[in-house]
Amino acid sequence: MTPRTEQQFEEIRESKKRLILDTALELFATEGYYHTSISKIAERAGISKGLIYNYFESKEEIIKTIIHKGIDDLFRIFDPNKDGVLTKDEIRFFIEQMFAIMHRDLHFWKLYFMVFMQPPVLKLVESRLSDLIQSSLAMLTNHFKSEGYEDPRTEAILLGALLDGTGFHLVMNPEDFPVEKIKERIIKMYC
Amino acid sequence: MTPRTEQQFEEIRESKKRLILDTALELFATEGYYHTSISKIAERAGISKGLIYNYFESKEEIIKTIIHKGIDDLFRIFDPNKDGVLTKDEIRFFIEQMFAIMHRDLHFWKLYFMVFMQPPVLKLVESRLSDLIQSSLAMLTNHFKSEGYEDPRTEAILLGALLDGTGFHLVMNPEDFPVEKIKERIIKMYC
Amino acid sequence: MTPRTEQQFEEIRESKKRLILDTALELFATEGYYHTSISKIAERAGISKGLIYNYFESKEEIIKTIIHKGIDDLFRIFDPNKDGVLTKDEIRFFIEQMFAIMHRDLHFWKLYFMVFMQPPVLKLVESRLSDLIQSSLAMLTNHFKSEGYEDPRTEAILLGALLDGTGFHLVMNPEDFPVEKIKERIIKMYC
Amino acid sequence: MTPRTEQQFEEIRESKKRLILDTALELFATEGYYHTSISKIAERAGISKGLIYNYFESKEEIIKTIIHKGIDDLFRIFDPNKDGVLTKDEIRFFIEQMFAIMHRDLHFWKLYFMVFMQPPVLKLVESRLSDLIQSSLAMLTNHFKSEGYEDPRTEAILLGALLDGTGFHLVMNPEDFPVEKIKERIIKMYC
DNA sequence: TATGAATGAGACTTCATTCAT
DNA sequence: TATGAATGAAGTCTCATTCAT
Repeated sequence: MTPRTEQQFEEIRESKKRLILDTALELFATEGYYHTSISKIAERAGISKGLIYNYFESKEEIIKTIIHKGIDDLFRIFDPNKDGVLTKDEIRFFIEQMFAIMHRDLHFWKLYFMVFMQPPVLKLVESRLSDLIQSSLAMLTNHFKSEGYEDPRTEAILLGALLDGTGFHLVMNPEDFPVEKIKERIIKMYC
Repeated sequence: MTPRTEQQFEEIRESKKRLILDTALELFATEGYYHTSISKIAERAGISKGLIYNYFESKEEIIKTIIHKGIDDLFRIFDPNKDGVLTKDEIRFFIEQMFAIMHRDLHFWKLYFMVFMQPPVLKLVESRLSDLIQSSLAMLTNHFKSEGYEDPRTEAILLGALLDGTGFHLVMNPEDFPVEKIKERIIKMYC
Repeated sequence: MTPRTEQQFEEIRESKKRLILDTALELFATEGYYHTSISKIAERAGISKGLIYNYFESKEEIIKTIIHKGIDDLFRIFDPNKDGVLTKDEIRFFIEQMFAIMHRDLHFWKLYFMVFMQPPVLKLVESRLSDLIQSSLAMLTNHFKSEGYEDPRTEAILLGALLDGTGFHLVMNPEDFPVEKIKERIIKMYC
Repeated sequence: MTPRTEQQFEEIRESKKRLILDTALELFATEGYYHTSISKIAERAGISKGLIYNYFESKEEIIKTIIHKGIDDLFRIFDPNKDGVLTKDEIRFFIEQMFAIMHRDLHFWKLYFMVFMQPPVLKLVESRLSDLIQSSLAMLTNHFKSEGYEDPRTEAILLGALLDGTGFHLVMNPEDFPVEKIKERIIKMYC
């Protein structure tokens, strides 16, 4: 007879929100953003269409939330010391983490690459993505500069491209991609 | 007013088809596939909606045609001798061509990456793309084997990833991407 | 903590009901009936959506209650003697009261006119409104008859229209409407 | 085999547009704006839902078009000489026209009053309505000034209110409203 | 009494595709 | 060949109302 407590509501909200985000991520990654309707998300999550709008204002807000959360997680592992400089050990750690995360969250990474390739979706998260890219590029450049590379910026861009390229292939074809070998090969190149 | 000859008709058909494909490519690349309606293509091309269906059975067929044509072009430059083996000179040529083409046909390349990231679209061209990838991978592997690399397949995959990664960045941000420097850097790595 | 008495409960009920009705009236009048959701009423009133359904069966019942209460109030001022006849003094009083009430309860009057103009809403309160109109028309007709007017019914209708028309304008544009002047002008016409 | 001519298309478009506007007007007036769905309009007009969007961008645009057309018509009869001044004869003509038009286009007039009473709808046509009101008020004020009235503006507002009030009653209850008598009574008052 | 999560019907709108001309 | 009116399925979103707590 007494209503649920504030905390109970909070728990319900948190878990439902997670459920929706997880379901949406899976569907977006496997079927595509536009091909995934709100109805399908609801059905897969075992809830009603309307409930989704109780938690998110729009379909766009769902993908935005997913991407933003993912980017925030990335920032967290990038530069463990938060000093903006990567030591040789940290760059190895960085590369290893990158592969570990990609392997663990394949769905997210598929979505991550997806976003770049869909102009209307990209617009939604552009600024935050841009931050991520600029910041990681700057860190890599600093690293190569301190390592005495001749053209540190080009080197940083190259490594960035290499990581994105391998990520891209990994995500597209996870069964056949020789993650370990490629990882070792890259580490050997840079450490 | 003599009636048009068979050949004149054929020429009209060809040029209209080109017009539609070019317009569609531009719009797909800049606005996204799903965000580009048949109406918009027609309007931009200065023709009627109906006419498009005179030349293509569906929207899917349009993107399919664009991608297939592009892939065919690629096959043509891959292995000039058609002998399935890349010499050191040919690999340099290959890399240079790659960048030249990308730079020239940015729209197509944007679409190329797009396709991978949209499952329903990917399905349309999957087999042909797969051919392209397998074939180029095989060629690079052969090359590295003949060059005496320890693990030629991994090396081939790495180069493939590197080229896709740089392509990806180039396409996303063509103004700021240091094409020449990156190209030289890659050629130095492999030749 | 003695349990609340029956009467205290009743008081709470009454004041909550008032709160809901007042909030709803304000929103209906300023934003429109259809544009005002139950959620908005609850939020503005600082209570929960569910509670509203504890006091009213439906959104329709809310507007019905508001209008019916308003009409009952009107009946009360119409014919102070309850004798069904208006003297010249009473008609002046009637007109003055009309303007005073309108000016005081602008929101209600906006809603009053609104109701007429929204068929599905009108249906809800039609019969009670009809009573009000018939009864006031009859009273005015009686008055004009006893004043010796040639065509008392037409005169009554005209005065009714005039009052509704001024009410309408007043409600639409309360800042610029010269209430006093118009009131004097009408009283001069009829007294 | 040849496509329709430009003119044929134009005719189709004109007549379909009329059909949609007429159907919408009737439904809006009898059932209310919000209670009339696009589906209902389409069904009543015997066309598909989608076609309506071929002619109007939104439901709002439909009502906007109806009201704007109506207002433009009104402007046309207001001041036949276009000199901005109403003579005694013209004011009689004006009043007579007003009733004639109202009687003829009851649906439009119902919608006209409706608009004022639905804030979200009013916003759509506010400025044009405001023009109409200001301009007719100015004209009436001029008239009463030239007739030597003591307070011409108040008199103009009063006549305006009277006409709106009678219009309102007429529209609400066309069967029982004694149009002719009321009209004569008003004309006698002012001419 | 009081809460707000949950539902589901139904609204508006878009757009690939068809078809009469 | 060429046009654009017409269709209808499907998508996003809103909101009155219910219900477990």
